[in-house]
Amino acid sequence: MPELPEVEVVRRGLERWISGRTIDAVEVLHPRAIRRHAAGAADFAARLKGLRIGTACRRGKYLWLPVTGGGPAAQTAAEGIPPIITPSVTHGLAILAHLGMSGQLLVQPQDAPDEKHLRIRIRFADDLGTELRFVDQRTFGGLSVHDTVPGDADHLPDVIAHIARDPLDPAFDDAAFHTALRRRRTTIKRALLDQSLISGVGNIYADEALWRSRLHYDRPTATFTRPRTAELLGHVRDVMNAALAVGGTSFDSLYVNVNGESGYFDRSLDAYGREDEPCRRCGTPIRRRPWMNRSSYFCPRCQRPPRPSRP
DNA sequence: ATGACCACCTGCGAGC
DNA sequence: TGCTCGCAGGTGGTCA
Repeated sequence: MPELPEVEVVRRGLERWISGRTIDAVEVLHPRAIRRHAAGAADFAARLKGLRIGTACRRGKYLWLPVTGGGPAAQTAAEGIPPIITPSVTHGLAILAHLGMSGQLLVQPQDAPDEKHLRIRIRFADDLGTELRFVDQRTFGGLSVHDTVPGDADHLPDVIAHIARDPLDPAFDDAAFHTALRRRRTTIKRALLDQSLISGVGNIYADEALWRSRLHYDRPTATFTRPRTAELLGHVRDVMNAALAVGGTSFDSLYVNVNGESGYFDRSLDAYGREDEPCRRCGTPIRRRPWMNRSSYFCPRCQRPPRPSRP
């Protein structure tokens, strides 16, 4: 589930159904799903046993669950595997999750049949009768355990420290974003998809925000004025908030919340996936263009291509 | 150092 | 029916 609104829907589900619970057992059914966990599947499972899940957090498309505990009980559970991290009051551990293109985090009854692409199962030491499942058809996503950035209030995992804040983060710095955008020698859609500049924006919401802003995806970032950047950021936020309000975008059952339910924002898309359908502003057929091994959807009338700049 | 590409996977629908 | 092709919400390593 890819972009920020869909990931936020999942975060809220985790917060409601998983936070506060203590892990009892972890089962890794596909090694690729924990490939970002350097110490491997056995370590991943052993390390998590006995830990208590804290508040679910998100930055851009990354999710994480800070974990606490890991005292004597966890040491025993690890059966002699030396801890990577020395317990400390200034930093801790978190379970990091990325859904990639097709990942799902589902809260399922323990007796529900395994999904075809079930990759990781996490059982809890309580009698609520549900477990957390990571299901991922294409295995681009995965879970891993990391040390958190010392002193960070949100317990940010160290390996995603390079990910920029997302536009729904109150601490996102609009002025700094504009400056960074101007510095880049690239085009606007590439910049929107660069998670080290602004996180959480993917192919759908980039196209939607550009359509709302009447900007062509190939416009050089160097041409952006402060007001233009501000307007674009406003549209990015508006479209993401609108999507969030209806549970995110899903074209099929691949993009669901922790209870397996789809969002409705696909009905409100103005550009993405609307090739040959009339632009909702001017009626001109929306076009699709191959772009970076993917697609860009835009209105050829509302979103005029930039004049080719002289070399 | 920065920017551009493509490999990493599985499945589905269209066309032949 | 069944093959091949193109395409899918993302990221990171590698190349220039």
